[in-house]
Amino acid sequence: MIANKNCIIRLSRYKNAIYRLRDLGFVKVFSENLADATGVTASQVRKDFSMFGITGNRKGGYEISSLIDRLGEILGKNRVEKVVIVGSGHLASALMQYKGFEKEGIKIEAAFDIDPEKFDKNAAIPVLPADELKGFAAANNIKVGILAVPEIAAQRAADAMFDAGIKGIMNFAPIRLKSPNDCTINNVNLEIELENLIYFVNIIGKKEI
Amino acid sequence: MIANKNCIIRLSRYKNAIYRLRDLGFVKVFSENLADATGVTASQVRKDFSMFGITGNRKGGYEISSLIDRLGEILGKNRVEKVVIVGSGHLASALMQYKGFEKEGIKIEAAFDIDPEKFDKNAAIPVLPADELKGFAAANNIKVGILAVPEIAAQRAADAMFDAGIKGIMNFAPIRLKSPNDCTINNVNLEIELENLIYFVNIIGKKEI
DNA sequence: CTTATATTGTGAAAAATTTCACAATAAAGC
DNA sequence: GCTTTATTGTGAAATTTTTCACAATATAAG
Repeated sequence: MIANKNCIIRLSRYKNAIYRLRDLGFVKVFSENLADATGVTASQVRKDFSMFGITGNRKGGYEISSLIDRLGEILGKNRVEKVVIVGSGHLASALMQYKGFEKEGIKIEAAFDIDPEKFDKNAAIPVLPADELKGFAAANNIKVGILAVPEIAAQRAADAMFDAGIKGIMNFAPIRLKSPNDCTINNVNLEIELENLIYFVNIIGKKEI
Repeated sequence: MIANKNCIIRLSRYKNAIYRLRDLGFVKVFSENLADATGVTASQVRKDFSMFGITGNRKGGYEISSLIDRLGEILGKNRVEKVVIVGSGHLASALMQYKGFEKEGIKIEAAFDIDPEKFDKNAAIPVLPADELKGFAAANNIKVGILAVPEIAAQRAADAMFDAGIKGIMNFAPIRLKSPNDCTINNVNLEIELENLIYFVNIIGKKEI
């Protein structure tokens, strides 16, 4: 599909908003509602839907249940997606405890570390030796991993992940990873986000980032 | 300044890359180097610099030390920026332990919670009762806060932050906060980022997000 | 059944962002 | 000090993204 990243992110946001509206008992939703809930224009919502052939009902808006199905299909979330975490520091633990992923059908299957002190085969999410990653990923068909190790160890850990057949990394280390051509990297850089926020606060004025 | 969000984020990335180059002993850097390090084009680097009147040396590239100063000025990081965290769950703890912020001159001064079990006035980063936020923010001139509470509590907590004079919120709750006109919200939504990554992995092909 | 009304769906226009391309020029070499 | 070479700085072009505007049409009302 020829949709850009921002469009995909917006689809996720629409989906989240739609869940909330559904929980409030809504059955239909209009492009205007989704616009209000997510902070974009109504045309943007319709255009985004149009890009993926999502159609509503001229006059009747969009039916929530079928919209959720359709968005789930597009975003690939109609089955549980299994992921691993590499690293088991504070951030990794926080992510393991985080309930938000499950709600989206994302299951963290295991964490991997090099520090034997951290190993715990019997935890709800087991913490395993890093050298077991490849076997584990193969056995469980893992394609996506979260990289939460210190900057200094990040590239090596990423290389091990690629070697284990992982095709997508959510990278929390503040460096640009060198990666094979068929792999996708999503960089999450909290310092940069916060620095960015501070910038906009200092130059004053409302802004949504 | 009429620079957009992406431009500011890129400036932060350039700065990070420049720090690394400096640590390797570099004294000068070319737009081409920064392009390689951050994954953009060299023209983009020059254009971004040009927007902020950052000038180099035709032929000699950019001098690293003055570039760092200038970027620091622009990004407002030549003094320590004090921030607070609202919430003290797993994510908040991970952020409190995180060393990356300090490196950028960002100091987390305190966390706030409503659960008395969490209070700890004597910790390195004290955890204080939520109702002390307003006084604390006023006394310490806090303008930026990190919001890391469950979705259900997020809007109320945000309102308390606005009331305390906070003008910028880094929001980890997966909802769109209603906010006053002079406040900036930076939404960090980890589920959406991960879902997004999964999307791109499933449709195959290299992509940097 | 006809009319009025509300909302979608989308091509076209506008705006924003990125890339191109090249003149300007500083440094190095001769 | 003249020439060559490498790199910046930036207007203009190209591309991408967003918004506009309105025809199409489903529903509701009369």
